[in-house]
Amino acid sequence: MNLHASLQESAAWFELLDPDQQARVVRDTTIAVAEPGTIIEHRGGIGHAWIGVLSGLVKVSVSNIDGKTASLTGVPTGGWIGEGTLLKRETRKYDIVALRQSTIARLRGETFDWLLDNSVPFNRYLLHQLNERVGQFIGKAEYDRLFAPDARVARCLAELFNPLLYPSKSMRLEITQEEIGYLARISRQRTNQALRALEDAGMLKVEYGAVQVLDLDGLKEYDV
DNA sequence: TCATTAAATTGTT
DNA sequence: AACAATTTAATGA
Repeated sequence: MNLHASLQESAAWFELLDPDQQARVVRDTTIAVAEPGTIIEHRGGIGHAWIGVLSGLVKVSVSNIDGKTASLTGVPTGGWIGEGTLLKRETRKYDIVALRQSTIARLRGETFDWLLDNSVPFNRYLLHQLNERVGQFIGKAEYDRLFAPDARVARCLAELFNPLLYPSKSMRLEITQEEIGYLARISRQRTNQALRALEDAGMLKVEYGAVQVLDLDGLKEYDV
C-alpha cells in the first residue's frame, strides 16, 4: 500500500489540497508502525512533526513521576494531533502512546507551516478541528465531575466517533473494554457493566474486542 | 478443513 | 485484584 492512498483514506484534509501540495506532503511524510504501549512522542520533546493515526488507536496522556498516568483523550484512525506544539513552537506537553498496534504518519513541521501559508482550505480544516477539540475538552471537564460511569463511557465513545475529528465510514471500532476504561478513567469491571447498560439501551452493540455504535446522538446525550 | 493449544479478552466475584 | 469462561489466532495433521 502506498502513502498517497493511505493519506487519501485517513486524512480528511489531504483531499483539500491541490496536486502539487499533495505531492509535497507525500514527500515529507514518514510512516512507522508502533507496537502497543509504545510512546510515539514524549512529553518535553520538541514537536518536529504533525502526527497522524493512519490505523490503530492512540491516546494522549500525562504521567507523573510515580508512574501514574492520566489519559486525556483517545485518538482513533483518521485523527491528527500535535498541531498545538507546532503552532506555538513549544515542547510537547503530553505523551502520545499507542494503545494497540498502530500505523503512525509524521508530517514534517516545515511542511505543516508551508501548508498554513499556502492553502486556505487547510487553514479552514484546522480551524474546524481546533474548535471541535475545544468543545470536546470543555465537555470532558464537565462530565468528569458530574456524570455516572455509564454516561462517562457513553461520552467517551461518542468522542471517538466524532465524525469531524475522526472521519470514518465505519461505526465499528476495535477497542477493548480495558482500553475504554483507561480513557473514561474507570475500572475495566465498571466499563463492562456500563457497556452492557448502553447495549440494553440500544445505543451500541458489544462485540469481542470491539464496539459497534448504533445511536451516536444517543450516546452524546446519554444521561442518567 | 478440522482439532488442538496458546493468548487475548470478557464476565464474575 | 483474582479467577473462570469465552473468543480468537496460530499451528500442524
